[in-house]
Amino acid sequence: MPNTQNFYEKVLDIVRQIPPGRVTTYGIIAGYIGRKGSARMVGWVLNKQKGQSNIPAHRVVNRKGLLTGKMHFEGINLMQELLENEGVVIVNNQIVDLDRYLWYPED
DNA sequence: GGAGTGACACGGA
DNA sequence: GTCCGTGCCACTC
Repeated sequence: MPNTQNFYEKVLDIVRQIPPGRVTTYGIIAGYIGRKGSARMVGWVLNKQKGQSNIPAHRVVNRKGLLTGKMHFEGINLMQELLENEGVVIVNNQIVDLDRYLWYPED
């Protein structure tokens, strides 16, 4: 019954596996776990883990490639800086050519 | 125990 | 292509 724990660890595990220069979306992660309609849970997990574990949450964005979580980081530009440092082009808090950087857990 | 909240996604206009 | 409303699950008060 502790599927929640599994879901919880699963999200962290996937986010942790995201290679540099690549990004993924909440929906992809949620769908890979089995909570396709519950993309919000992915963000919720990160919200709880942010600051507790070394999770590259900056590599997780919404379906539009918008850095929705940047407001939860220390600096308003920290998230963008990290992604740009990895080679990801960002304009107006949004990733350009998201499909080009998009990464899937199966990889 | 019930209601509100949240780092989103999808369908329709 | 973007914007609005609805649904989703788990946590907190």
